[in-house]
Amino acid sequence: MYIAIDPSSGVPIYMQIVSQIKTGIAMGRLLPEDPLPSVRQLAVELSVNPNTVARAYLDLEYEGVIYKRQGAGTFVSGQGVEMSKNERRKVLSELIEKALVEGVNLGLDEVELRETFERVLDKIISSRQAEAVGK
Amino acid sequence: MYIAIDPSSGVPIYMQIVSQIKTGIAMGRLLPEDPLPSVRQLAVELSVNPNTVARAYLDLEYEGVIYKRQGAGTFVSGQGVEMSKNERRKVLSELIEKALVEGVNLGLDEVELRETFERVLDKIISSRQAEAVGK
DNA sequence: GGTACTGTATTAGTGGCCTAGTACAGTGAG
DNA sequence: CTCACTGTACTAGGCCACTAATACAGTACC
Repeated sequence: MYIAIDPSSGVPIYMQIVSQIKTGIAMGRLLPEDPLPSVRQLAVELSVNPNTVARAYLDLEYEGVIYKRQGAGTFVSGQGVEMSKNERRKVLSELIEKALVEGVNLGLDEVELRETFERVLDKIISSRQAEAVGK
Repeated sequence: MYIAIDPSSGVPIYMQIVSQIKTGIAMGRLLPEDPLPSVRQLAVELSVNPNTVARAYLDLEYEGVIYKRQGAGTFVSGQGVEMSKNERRKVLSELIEKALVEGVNLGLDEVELRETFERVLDKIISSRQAEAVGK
């Protein structure tokens, strides 16, 4: 699990860590029960304070996608996220609406919106399948 | 064009204004050449400093969705956005990927992702059509 | 039990985002 | 030309997000 940080991007470091780990999980590169690098180890790799990594892990734990065990380490949780189906759909809806509103304002039409969606979805699905058979 | 601000939401006021105007345009509630409320007028309505509204309008102008004329006012621009098709698709792809990564981490499956997408897309499309015939 | 690893807590400082006050400048109608 | 409206520039301050230093606490394994 390689993580690349761009300190000059304006996006907070801990958020970059969060989103890359989330992407790794969604793509199937990180599977349930896989260990994440320790707070210190990743901190050294990224030349960052351990607390910054801990902050990222805290967010991820709060969202239920990882769990921690003192002394042992941090791991990807299998199907965490304690939310009702409706809540999940609402969260997803809002993110998709944000994307589509942006797309429409960019002048893209219905066909292009659909195409883009399918392309991204396929990328995720096929990545997950590839990782699943690889292990 | 009613705009509702929640000062305690944590989201900066100017961003709330930006996203609501973007949504209004995408939904077809605001059509090209429609005037936006003046900086001062909207500032009074929202009990906010005129500069805060101006900050929002600055962002929107930078993105090309509105244009301003000194002394005259601010208007919705018809199909602004000077970007190549590829750039637009890239912006959209990143937003959709973000949404889908979130969806997958929430434990939603491919069918649910598709359903949610279609529902949101239909909402936008039908809203635009309704507004178009209404005017 | 000690050693070396995990994550955690506390504190603090810097930077910059966000908002506001206030004064300036352009435009259009009468 | 003047008035009343537009948006703009400049300044400044408060608040908090973000990161870091450093010390503490739990776990595993020899």
